[in-house]
Amino acid sequence: MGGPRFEPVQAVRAYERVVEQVEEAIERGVLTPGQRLPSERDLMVQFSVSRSTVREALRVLQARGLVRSRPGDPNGAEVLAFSPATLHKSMSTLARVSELSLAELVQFRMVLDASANLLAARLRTEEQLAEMDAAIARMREAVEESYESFSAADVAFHDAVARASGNKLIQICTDVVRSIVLDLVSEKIAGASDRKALMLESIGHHEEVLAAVRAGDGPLAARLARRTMYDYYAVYVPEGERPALLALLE
Amino acid sequence: MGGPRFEPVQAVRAYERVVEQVEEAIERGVLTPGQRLPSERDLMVQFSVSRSTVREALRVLQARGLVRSRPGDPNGAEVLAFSPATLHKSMSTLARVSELSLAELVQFRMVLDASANLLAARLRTEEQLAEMDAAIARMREAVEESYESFSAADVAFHDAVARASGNKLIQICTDVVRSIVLDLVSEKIAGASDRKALMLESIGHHEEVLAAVRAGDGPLAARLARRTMYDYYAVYVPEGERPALLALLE
DNA sequence: GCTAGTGCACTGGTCGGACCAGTAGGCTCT
DNA sequence: AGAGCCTACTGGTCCGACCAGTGCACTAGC
Repeated sequence: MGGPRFEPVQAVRAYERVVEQVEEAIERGVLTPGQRLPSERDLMVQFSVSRSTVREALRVLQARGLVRSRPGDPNGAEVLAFSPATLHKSMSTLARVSELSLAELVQFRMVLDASANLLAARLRTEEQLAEMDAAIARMREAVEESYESFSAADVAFHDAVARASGNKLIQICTDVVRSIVLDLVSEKIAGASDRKALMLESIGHHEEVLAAVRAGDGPLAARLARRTMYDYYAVYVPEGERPALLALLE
Repeated sequence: MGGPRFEPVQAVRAYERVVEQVEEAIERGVLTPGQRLPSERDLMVQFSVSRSTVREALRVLQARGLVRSRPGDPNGAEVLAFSPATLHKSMSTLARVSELSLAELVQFRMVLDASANLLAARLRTEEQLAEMDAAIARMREAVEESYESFSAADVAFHDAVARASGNKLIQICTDVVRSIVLDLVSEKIAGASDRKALMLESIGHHEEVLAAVRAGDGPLAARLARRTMYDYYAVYVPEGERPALLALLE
């Protein structure tokens, strides 16, 4: 016992130290989105490593969505504003390799969307209500056009609600999970025969939700939002897993 | 109008194609966790690219948490089971770079934890209830020990609830956001003077939540969980942002 | 015979140099 | 003054080399 306790030193690879430094600079605001990194040949001098090492570091930073490099660009790599793209990426691989079921994803959407509506009912501005109105109007037009435009309008509605919730994390996660769910059910939807009826029913549900949001009745809006989502996606969920979704509908 | 519509071809870099192929093999189950990739020198023959290109591809795959390579390993890189580590990484940079406030993070936790409790109230097994009991018992012991062990027991409780919810996505996101929140408030908590009172109060709240879960009263458990989280974290949230949290407490 | 120690044949990590295709901006020529 | 070329960069890729580890087979010693 006693004596100095040494921490285990793990060989930190050179490219990782490069990543760390650049990452820290970005997070501390020293490097802001739109700014350019020095060229790879400059970086290899500044860090006194080889260009291979610099490039491996840049690949990691690029995979994390922090920078982007373009061949032939006279400037260096560009510092990017954070986008949920990498979050989306990791969550979709999670969905694929970690065997997330559609039921779990829809359930998650139900939770998030309901919360977004609950918050939006109290915090929404008139402009945001107008956006939701416009989105529903576009949904109605799109019924006669294509499923794609209907879906786009539907997404716009849910996104407006998410933004009105005032919580960026809810907004981003909603967006990410939604696109994963849409990917999963897209082929199934394409084969549905009574699509038009489903769309019309969905529009009615959305109007009820919006009415509750407009009235400021958060709990009602949340309940309706859950119900709307369930009615729309339940058919794609294996019957055995539907009870878990119903559990959210009290 | 008319004529063939060509899609814009964007120069796909060689290392990206390598990433794609390996990624697809992992997602299709051709490569399963624990298996080894061929060595870099083998891969450069198979893909007929240089080792630099192979290495850049491996860096990307490693950044995405799909493989890990160890120097000196006689085998190639190891295929990893997906862990939320990369999800955690991207969400924490999101929290730092994208200026997520503590209020938003806590609000998100309130939403997820409440839903987990709602579901757990219906789906929990006896073993899971026992786990929650044990966690609370450890919390009580830890009051006299240290904040760290108290926090660890607290995490164990919430994790047991999240697992009992039956939704892996809720579990993972709860875990990720929780650790980010704990990081943010850790230094503030360290300076709190009346920590013991807070801990005791928190234990009482947890017991109420657990009672509701045991009784199968989901809505009550959810409400209590939100309240518990609010009471515990509100002091760290700037006063101006607390109303947004209160909006969840109906 | 079996164990302990030693090489050896790999591995990944890093380096340096080289070439290519692309870009942007300055330059020249008209 | 404008249109076109030219050049000096950029990133992408390749090659060859060396180093420090690791695991395994082999060997020397018991």
